[in-house]
Amino acid sequence: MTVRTRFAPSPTGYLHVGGVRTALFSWLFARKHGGAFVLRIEDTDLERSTAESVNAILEGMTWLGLEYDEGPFYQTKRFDRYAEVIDQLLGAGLAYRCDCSRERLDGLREQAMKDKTKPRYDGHCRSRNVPADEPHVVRFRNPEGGSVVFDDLVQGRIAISNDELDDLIIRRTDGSPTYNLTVVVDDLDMEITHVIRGDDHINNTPRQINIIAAMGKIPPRYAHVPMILGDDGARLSKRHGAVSVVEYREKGLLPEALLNYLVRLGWSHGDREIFSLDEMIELFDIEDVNKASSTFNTDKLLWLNQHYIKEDDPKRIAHLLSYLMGKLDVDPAKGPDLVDVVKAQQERAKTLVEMAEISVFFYRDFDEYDPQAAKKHLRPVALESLTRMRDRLAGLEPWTAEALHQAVADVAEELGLNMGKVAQPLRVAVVGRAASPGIDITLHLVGKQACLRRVDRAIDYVRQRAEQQG
RNA sequence: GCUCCCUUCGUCUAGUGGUUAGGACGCCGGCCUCUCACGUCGGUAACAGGGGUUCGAGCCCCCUAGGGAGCGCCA
Repeated sequence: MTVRTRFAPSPTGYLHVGGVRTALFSWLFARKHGGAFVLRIEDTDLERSTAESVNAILEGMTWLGLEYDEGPFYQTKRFDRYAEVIDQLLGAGLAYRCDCSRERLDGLREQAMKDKTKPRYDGHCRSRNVPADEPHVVRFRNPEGGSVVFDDLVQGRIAISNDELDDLIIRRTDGSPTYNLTVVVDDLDMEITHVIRGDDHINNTPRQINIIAAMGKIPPRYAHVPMILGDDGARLSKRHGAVSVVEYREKGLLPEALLNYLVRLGWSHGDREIFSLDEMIELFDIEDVNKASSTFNTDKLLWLNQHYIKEDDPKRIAHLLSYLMGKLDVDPAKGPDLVDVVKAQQERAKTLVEMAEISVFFYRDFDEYDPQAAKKHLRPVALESLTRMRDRLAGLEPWTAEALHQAVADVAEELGLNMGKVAQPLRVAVVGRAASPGIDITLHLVGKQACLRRVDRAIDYVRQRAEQQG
């Protein structure tokens, strides 16, 4: 039997990291076993499903490279099929019509809570034969007595007594099918062999298994993976604050970093931290996933992102970076080759956005000095070295990193200073801040004209400051 | 309230009866160094609590506490 897994999000919000990890696990499991990965959009909640959410999901999956072999299938396009199954169940007496009012149901719930028991439907309409031409819902006739047992690939054996389950609604008054019915029908029809989903579905599973049994079918294997908690400890789920994957892209995260981070949440392979997609496919196993939920930690994600930025091909980084530079009103075509800039900054940024921000000065004169940097380095004592550097740079030919390094070293020696005493004022003059790549590379990439212009500006600044101080 | 699930450094985790409880992120310190960063070396820090079982428990059992989920004409 070939493995078939699926990811079945409901388009009622954006795609968050919890969903992505579930998708990743499903995808990895399918890939590992040479099976198929199916994408299914569970949009039966007409009120809350939106086209934007569908787009966000598809976009997120594409960005991450989690390619699906089949789909996306939309449940709203399968209503006929669900109706067919419900009618069959109805015909076989495995489901029944119910016209209990919401008020009655609410009363039942209230009373149950008051009695300190679990709220359950009382089966009022089980044998009432509610006529089909009057408003009604359809309920599944859950087996009485006994219990449902299943061996979860992550959680182990789980057993729930049928007495805990009630007759759930499978068709609403408006005729639309409900979640527990559609999931079951789809997983069966799409021949899903392994259902990998969040552990918030554990409690639904026995109901679904009962429906499957009523349909005379064999249930798939289940793997309920724990949820992810947010940085603040609050849980990440569709119903609570969670960060969209699209936001991570906009923050300059690399998909491989996010995926690597996510796969290590609840899963590990010895002491290993770095996994390429191929390595994940080779080493991942759903049975190695932990049962406990884990907390999302942005610092570690950022560390991984920096790792991948460092390791990646500068050309690819440059390609991604150019878009971000554009958002900062910089045209990377006018100035140093962006690939060279990337090579210079590759070890200095945790995100692509950060890299863009610290690279703007290569293309455009900065507005103001960083106050701290100016205060510390653009002082009267620096005047001598700045003017000497200015003269030196003006006559420098060719404008290479090697020659620039030599020029700085020469000035330092002439003045009997160490490199830092010369390089730092110069750096602040050219960069506007006290941090940048090596001074030689920095000067080289900024270019002769801009360097001279900025050094002149710094000399003026220091003179003015000296005058003000009297 | 009821049912189900979970519990090793702050965080992610290794660990499957005998370990100085290991690694990673973060944090702190050293080195490298023109700054920042990278790299590198070292340090900080954990078995939720209580009972058992056993010659011996992080590992097995029970209880308590804490956390999560479900209990919808949501998915």
